[in-house]
Amino acid sequence: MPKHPIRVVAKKTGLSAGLIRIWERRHGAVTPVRTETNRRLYTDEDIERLILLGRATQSGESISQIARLSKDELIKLLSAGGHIEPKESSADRVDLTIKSASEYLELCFKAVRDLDPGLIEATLLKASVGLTQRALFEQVLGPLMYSVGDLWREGDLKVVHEHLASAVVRTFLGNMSGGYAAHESAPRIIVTTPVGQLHEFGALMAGLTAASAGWKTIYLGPNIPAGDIASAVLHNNARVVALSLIYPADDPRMGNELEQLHTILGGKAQIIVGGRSAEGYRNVIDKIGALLVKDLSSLQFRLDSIRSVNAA
Amino acid sequence: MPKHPIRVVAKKTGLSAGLIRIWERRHGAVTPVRTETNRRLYTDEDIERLILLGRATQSGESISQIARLSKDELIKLLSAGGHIEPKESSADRVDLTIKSASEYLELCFKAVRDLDPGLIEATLLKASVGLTQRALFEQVLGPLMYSVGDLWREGDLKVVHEHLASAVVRTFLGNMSGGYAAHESAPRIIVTTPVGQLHEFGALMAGLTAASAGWKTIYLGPNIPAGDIASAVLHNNARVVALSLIYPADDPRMGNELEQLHTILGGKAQIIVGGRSAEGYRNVIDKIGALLVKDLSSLQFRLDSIRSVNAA
DNA sequence: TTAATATTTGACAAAACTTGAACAAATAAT
DNA sequence: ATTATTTGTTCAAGTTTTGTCAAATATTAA
Repeated sequence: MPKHPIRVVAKKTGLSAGLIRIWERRHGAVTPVRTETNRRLYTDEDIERLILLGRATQSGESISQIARLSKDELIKLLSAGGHIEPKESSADRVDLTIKSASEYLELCFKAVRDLDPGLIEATLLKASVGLTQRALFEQVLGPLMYSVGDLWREGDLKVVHEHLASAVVRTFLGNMSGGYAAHESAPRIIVTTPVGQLHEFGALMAGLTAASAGWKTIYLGPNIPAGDIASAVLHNNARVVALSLIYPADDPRMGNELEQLHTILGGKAQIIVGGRSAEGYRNVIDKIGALLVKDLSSLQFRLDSIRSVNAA
Repeated sequence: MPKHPIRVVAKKTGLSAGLIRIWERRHGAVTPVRTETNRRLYTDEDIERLILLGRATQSGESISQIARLSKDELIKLLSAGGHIEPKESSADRVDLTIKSASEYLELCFKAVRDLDPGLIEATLLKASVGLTQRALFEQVLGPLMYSVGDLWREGDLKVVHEHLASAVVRTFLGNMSGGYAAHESAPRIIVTTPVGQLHEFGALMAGLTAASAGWKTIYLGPNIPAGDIASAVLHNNARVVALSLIYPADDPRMGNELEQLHTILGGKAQIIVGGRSAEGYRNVIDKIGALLVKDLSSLQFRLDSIRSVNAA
């Protein structure tokens, strides 16, 4: 297995090289092997471990108490208290320092305002090592999309900003699900918006939610005809289709589209509908036996139960 | 099997000849055969290997540690790239052998047909380590987009396929330019399509071209109003705006949009127009002093000359 | 022959790494 | 309030690594 010099470890963990060394000397957090000339060489496990330790210390744990914990114990620790806001870092001049979720959010927001896609992505990449995935979704990506959408509607931001934010989040969603939905056996879900629904914010959020719930997420983008959605579902053996309806709330075509989708699918997949305007189409939704979810946590709940049923 | 002298290898790998020799002498990174007169002759595998080693060192790995790794190990090392997931990655099961550009193209195409975004991305990732960036753009991404677009127009593929292909390429463009346009001093270019132009294939290709020509590329997506384009240009101090016009070829709004863009910019940036339908708007293009390019290589030529002029 | 390209060796300087010590800021203990 | 302890950073001095260069020699092509 290839081993890495300390600069690579620093880059991937977001910790400074000095800190990594001092954690080793003072607490034996990791024990890298050495070359004949005394250089440290780290394994991939060492890096994972340091990332976990970094997150844990950010959420308030003291390094001396956790340095010797096993990987499993660290994961348990993090998933239990994932919501703790990190303490304010006094000196934040280096871009390598790990920041809190709200700081990342602010940086992303500024980058969107400045129309700098590269900066957004770099920020999100850093955030992804500094935060747990749940925190990244719920405290950074979600709020970012909501606030950009709101400001766009109020006229403070322009279409480009909304486009740009979706593009970046979409990119990130793609990256995530790539390295995440590991199992080939994972249940599949198609996420999209029907014809007439041009805004993909909701669909993207649904995609993020599904991915973090362990589904293999196939994101089709906005404004897709029922026939195309259906063929995607059948082609992929997807168990669920998630549709996001944001605006308009009274599109006369929607009834047709949904019924058509239901007909072609013939019960082979569960249709789940959500979004701000979903309520407006309740009649059709009930008629075709689709599920209506009112927010992302009920989506997650539905997905979990569908998954456990089919797994049995 | 064809063998290559060192100057060819240097050109293809982007490494200096001296560096290639020193990697051989100090670490046995490659062991080219010699002619009777002691000249080195490299195989294609040697070249691939050197490209991989170059990328790995670029990302921080130390040459002394990785010089002896096998090709597969190098690829795995590079694929680990951005995120490190605690879970076992499905990349272990992926075929790691390096293929030719046309094989990658075929795999991508099949993945698009099967609506499998994850597979497309995995394939492109492998292609990106197995091929030079130029080959990836010109022999895989470009042809993929063109053929998907054509088949869509002929009715063999559906909208989803086109959406999916653009989404993946867009994602990939984002990734590329992130790790690519390193220089803060690099000239900036805005790439987009005006209102009414819904297809982003051309714009994506233009973005890829600009990125590989060393420009910091800011991609806004399709269907953007002139006012928004202009504010993006001014906000970013961009030197060039590239617009792609594919379909329709006779939108009556286009005249207004282009003139408006020209007026707001006031000569602060060069407007370049391209795409299948650009010719149809020649009148306006000439009127506002924009450049019309007929293909991607002329775009590249224009960008090169603009860059060298402003650099002086 | 002349100019361009390669090869080998040794040398060199910049960048990176290691260790030890000192320091300031924040926390905990008295 | 004062005193320890913890924690992360910074500095200095001494190695090691790494890419580049120059010099001397050899080969190739025009």
